[in-house]
Amino acid sequence: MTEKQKNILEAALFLFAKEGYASTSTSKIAKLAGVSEGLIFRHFENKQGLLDALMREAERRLNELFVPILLLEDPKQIITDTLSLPFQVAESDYDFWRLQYILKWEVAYSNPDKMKPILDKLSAAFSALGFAHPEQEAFMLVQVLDSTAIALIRNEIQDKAAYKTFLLSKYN
Amino acid sequence: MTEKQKNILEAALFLFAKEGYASTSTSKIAKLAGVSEGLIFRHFENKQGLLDALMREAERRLNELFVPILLLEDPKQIITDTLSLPFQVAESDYDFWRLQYILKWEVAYSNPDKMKPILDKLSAAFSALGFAHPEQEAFMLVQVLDSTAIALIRNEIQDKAAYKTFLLSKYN
Amino acid sequence: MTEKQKNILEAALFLFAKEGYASTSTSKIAKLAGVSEGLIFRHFENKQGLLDALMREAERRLNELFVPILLLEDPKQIITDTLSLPFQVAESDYDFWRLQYILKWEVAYSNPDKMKPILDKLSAAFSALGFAHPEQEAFMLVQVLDSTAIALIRNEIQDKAAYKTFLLSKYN
Amino acid sequence: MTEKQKNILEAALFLFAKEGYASTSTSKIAKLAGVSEGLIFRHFENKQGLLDALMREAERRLNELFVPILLLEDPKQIITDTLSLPFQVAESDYDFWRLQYILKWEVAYSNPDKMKPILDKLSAAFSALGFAHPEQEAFMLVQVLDSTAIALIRNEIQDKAAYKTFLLSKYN
DNA sequence: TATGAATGAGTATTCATTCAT
DNA sequence: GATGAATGAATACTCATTCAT
Repeated sequence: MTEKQKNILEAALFLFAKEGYASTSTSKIAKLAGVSEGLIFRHFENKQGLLDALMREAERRLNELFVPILLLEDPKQIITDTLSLPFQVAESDYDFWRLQYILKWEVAYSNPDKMKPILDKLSAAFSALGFAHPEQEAFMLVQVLDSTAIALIRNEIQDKAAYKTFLLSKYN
Repeated sequence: MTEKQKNILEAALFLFAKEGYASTSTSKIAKLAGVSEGLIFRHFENKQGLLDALMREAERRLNELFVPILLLEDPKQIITDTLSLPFQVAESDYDFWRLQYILKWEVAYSNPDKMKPILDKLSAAFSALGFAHPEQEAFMLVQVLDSTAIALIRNEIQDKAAYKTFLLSKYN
Repeated sequence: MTEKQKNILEAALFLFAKEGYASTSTSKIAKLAGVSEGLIFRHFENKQGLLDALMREAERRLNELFVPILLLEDPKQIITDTLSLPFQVAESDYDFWRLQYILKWEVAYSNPDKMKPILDKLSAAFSALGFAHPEQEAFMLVQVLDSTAIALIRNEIQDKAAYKTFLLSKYN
Repeated sequence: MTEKQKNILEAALFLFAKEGYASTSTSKIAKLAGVSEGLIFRHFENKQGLLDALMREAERRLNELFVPILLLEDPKQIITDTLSLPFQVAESDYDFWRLQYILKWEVAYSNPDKMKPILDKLSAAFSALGFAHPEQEAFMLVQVLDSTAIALIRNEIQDKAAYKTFLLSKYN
């Protein structure tokens, strides 16, 4: 991956995350990346190809976040670590995750079973803890997880630490 | 409001909700509505004006949903009625609400204080019930409300009734 | 001629004179005249029809200016009266004359023999005064006449009286 | 400057000069130039940008005509050379100069002080020759200059040589 | 690898005009 | 006589993509 390829991806991420995929033109990306427009197509074939590259990276990062949890055994630990996830994301990565949520609504890319492994793990955990409806508990927790991540990314939570403590205490 | 005006609004709602605002061209709207493209601009001035008309209607409907809750006095009732809201929405209105969530990500239109009144009402309710962190409880409930609505709209919940029961039982 | 017809003509004159024929839309005219756009077409058939009406009026007014000169007999008088013409035009009529010059360049309407009668009259006058090249003298005087009118209309002459005196003295 | 860029400028000049700026569509220009419409915008950014390019060239050419006169010292020479200017313009350049006069009436582009240097030079010349009203003489001569140029461009003068001789003899 | 010229289809919007009422 | 709804063609401009160099 050359320097210019990286520049293109970075510019694309920034613009897609800020204005959405459809509203970002390849010419804007080229300008911001400081390369000719043609180069984008040589390296990524398509505007869609650019997005694909970004999404492969996203899947990689998502796994990176999930794997440690999938290896845990203590049910309580599983739950608290999951809930803590959104608070671990660096602010410098917000653009990156923002893009994932944008794409949930820009159709083509909605991928519901990205969360499947963590959902199963949580179900098992709730089950082990004797909850009556472990699947629904797991589903709801993932919902909370998601909406917390969104709120963080959009800076809708002032006191992050306090809200984290609150969330964790709720699940005890 | 003529028949054709209604057709335009309907077509716009359908397409904006399905493909997003930016990705929907006025020509597609005109074709679907069965009118000339020019008519859109004569009636709504702008593509944005079309969206505005849709959003005014949305605000009206949102109020319609909220007002009964804002009039309640029993704290428990406030909470359960709020949680029940997403389940009251008719499937025929899904497009309509879907658009609201789409626009949260199409930048120009994010309007964070639409939820302010209900948030305050919930805070007061949790406070009355003796909760330690009423604001955070209210915030989280609204998050659950939102993500439940989204899951419903996207048909990610199979057994709606069961999940509703589950949610309500959680908040008792 | 109804009130509304007059309003339309007035608005059209004002806008054509200010922004040109091509750049003035019938909708702008209708708005300024305070009538529906359809009415313009009922009364004048065409955008072109509107212009035609204005041009018929212009020809009438031009004749009104020329006739007294065409009736003169004293050669010197003919010349000085001709040269004085532009200074007789009321400032409130500038829009009107401005339009004539605009249309000289907006093609379709260039009409070189509008000036024919006055040109002939001047030729005869210069001839009577013993000038060597009466036709060329006449042509040049009409040129001066025209460019003076233009300069007046465009407010490029500060001291009108002084310039008039100067011009008349030149031709003695 | 590529071949196609030149074609575009040529086509634009021809059409602007013939039908005016507002009445000439970019699609007509593209068709005449034998290029895609988009190319116009890639090279000149705007329709206005296209005109600007043409006007920069015009200013260059105007200077080229004026500079030799501004360097003269003999007052009589200054006057006769100025009067001769319109007769020096090649017929192949008529479109070019025609455009300048068209734009005097297409509002946005009227630029009164293009003539300032030559006006000053003429004033000085008339002053040196002992004329009573040198500024007014200069102004009038520029008017004659302008209207002669216009008449030439519009082919309203049959015998150009004769009219030139006539004009020069008038100013002796 | 990288550029910059070039394109064809598309975009929001405007326009002159028609027509039912 | 007058309106306002409606249209089809045009307008300036943008876009993703191709290609020769």
